[in-house]
Amino acid sequence: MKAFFGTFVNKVDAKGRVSVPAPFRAVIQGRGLQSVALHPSLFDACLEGAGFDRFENLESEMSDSFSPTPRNEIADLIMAELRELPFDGEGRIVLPDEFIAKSNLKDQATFIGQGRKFQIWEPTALAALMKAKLQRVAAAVKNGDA
Amino acid sequence: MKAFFGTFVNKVDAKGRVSVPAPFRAVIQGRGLQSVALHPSLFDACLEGAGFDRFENLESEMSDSFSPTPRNEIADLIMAELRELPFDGEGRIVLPDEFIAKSNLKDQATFIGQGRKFQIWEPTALAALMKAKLQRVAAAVKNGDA
DNA sequence: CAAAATCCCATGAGATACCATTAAGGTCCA
DNA sequence: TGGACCTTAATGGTATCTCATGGGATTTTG
Repeated sequence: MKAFFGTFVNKVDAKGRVSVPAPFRAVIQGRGLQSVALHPSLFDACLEGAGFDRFENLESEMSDSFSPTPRNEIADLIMAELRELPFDGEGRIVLPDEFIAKSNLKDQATFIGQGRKFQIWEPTALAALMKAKLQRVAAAVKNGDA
Repeated sequence: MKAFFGTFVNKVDAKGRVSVPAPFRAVIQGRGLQSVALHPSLFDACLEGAGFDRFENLESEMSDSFSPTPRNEIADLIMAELRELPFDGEGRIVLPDEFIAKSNLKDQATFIGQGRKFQIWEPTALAALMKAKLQRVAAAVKNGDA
């Protein structure tokens, strides 16, 4: 199955619209889907997306019984914030205001492929994260840990 | 089958009317239904709803859930308080006074999707719950439990 | 008949669809 | 090899429609 990979920076306009990078769109539309399933990351200041099919098994993970027994709280949290965002005629999606706020997006958004999913970051925030990640790797190599 | 997901805040007017979020309505009407089946949660200060079909074989729905009390007693309690609330021409339902009281609703209601069902909360109460849930998940991840 | 429940219509804001323009890359051909 | 041309992607703006909401009219019911 085709995967999400590569990094792309696109504009976020005043209406909250962003073009989904064409290669990512191809992955999703290649599965016959016309929308992106998106939710704020539980742990980072970014958004996570994929085709909706990626989230369909979430339903079975849900604390869906009639009892108060907690099941999968991660599934609960994701399901609560999950949104299905359809492509417009030009391959854009409209980001909900809360999503823009949670990920600190301004007028640009960086899409970064991660295999089965992708993330959307405020460009400078992602740059800082990548830099730190690279330094950790470099240090590990220097110490012979890798 | 389409699921309930996402979070939406709508107004409760003086007559006790609330608009059911359009995506939730679509799920229910997509099954050919024209009403919401709703009941107060047995365990939380909120209401739980779905299409009426979810409650038609209540006992079998609970078959895979552990609960401290016999299944049929839970079913009895839910059935006793279950109401079928039809959509008006604009997609609203009228919340019974007891339901509003039990869930502490004021002039706003938060709908939160949970897969096969959804819940209706007083906004600040739900916010507190979600915050606690996120903290538990974050702690679990930090400890490597997940 | 009075109170409450239901239906109906109006409206503004927000969401969606539609069209127009620019930018970038690639191809074909002389 | 240097363009002329074509295609796709991204972007900007405008028109249109849907949703959520409020208020009133009308019907039902006790």
